[in-house]
Amino acid sequence: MPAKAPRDPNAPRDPVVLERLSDVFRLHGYEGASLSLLARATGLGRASLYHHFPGGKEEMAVAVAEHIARCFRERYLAPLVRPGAPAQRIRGMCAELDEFYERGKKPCLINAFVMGEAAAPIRDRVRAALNAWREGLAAVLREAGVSAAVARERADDALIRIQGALVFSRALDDTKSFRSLLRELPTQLLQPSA
Amino acid sequence: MPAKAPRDPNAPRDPVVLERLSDVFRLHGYEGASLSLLARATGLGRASLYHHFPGGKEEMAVAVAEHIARCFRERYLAPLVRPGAPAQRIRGMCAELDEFYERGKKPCLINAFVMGEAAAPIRDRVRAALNAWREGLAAVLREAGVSAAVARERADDALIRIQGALVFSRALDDTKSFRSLLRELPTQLLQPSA
DNA sequence: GTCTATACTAGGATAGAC
DNA sequence: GTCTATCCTAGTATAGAC
Repeated sequence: MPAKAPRDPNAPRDPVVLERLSDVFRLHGYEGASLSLLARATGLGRASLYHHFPGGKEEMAVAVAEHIARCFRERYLAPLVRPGAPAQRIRGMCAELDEFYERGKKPCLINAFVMGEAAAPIRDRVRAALNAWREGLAAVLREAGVSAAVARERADDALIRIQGALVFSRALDDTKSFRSLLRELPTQLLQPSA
Repeated sequence: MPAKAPRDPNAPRDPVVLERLSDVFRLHGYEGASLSLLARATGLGRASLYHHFPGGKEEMAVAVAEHIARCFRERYLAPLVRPGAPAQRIRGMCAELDEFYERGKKPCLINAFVMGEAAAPIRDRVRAALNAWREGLAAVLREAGVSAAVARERADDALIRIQGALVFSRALDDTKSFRSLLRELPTQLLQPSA
């Protein structure tokens, strides 16, 4: 159950707080992210958290989802539309991803919020962010001469592999697969069509 | 915190109960799987659950992890060592997977238990099961004439894609990517080396 | 804005009757 | 083996002082 009030949808928030909250949600999922963990991670008391997010945990999760969607746009999608050769831009995206996922050690918020009972507004934002990523990646591939259909397939395949490699790496407690994926992605995405 | 006693490691359990528990853990993760959910799913009262699993939630999770590992061996790995052409055997595995994941609608326990704070004994069993799967799949590929190194790479890539496609499908609420992955896997795994 | 204190619910776990 | 009842802790949420 929410808490008090409907919230200001696009209120500006402290990015540092959102990052800290994000880390907890990424690691524990929506249900596993307790207020104790969220408070400890931010250095705020429970009551202070409610001051910033009157809607409680759900509002925090929505804010985090929006923050991450913004990051996706500004950090992974931005390199994709910068000047330069497509291969170079895709390598730029991979470099950002490597940092964002801390070389495979940090889970993905998409995965975390897809587990369990995260509410509809949260899932909607996750889906929107993922779709934007798919589109952005497919667009560079088209620009590089890949046909629209193949571009879509390859973009999806790349994102699927990223998600999978993160799970795989965490399950085996070895980030090798994630790191080698990032290394090979640019070549695989731009290979001549079969 | 556990509960009462150290437990009988290989006590035989009711497979139906384990399946029901498994569904809850798969969907909600270790932390999100509350005793209420577990009790409702099995049709048992909380106290009855503790009768069967004196170690509480953790013991349930371990038992479920072992049960799933057994399923992996008997259902996905078994088709891989049956007589017949490797391509046919891999298709057999894919058919089993399609059913087990209900065409992409049901999440993977590996992913669920890698989230949050699942205890070491749980993670160990998940890792062991995943490694057995990797080995089994790589073995068929070698048998089909793929070099050992490439077989390992491809097997890992296949499992990464399966995990990723499950996340992707759930995030987009569309199982298309999972189903098409299963369709294409046999060909991709056995393609002539580049 | 943050803290202390508090209320209330849900979660985990047991005891004991049947 | 299952149920009812109970205990305690942790989780969510709020009020009110500073």
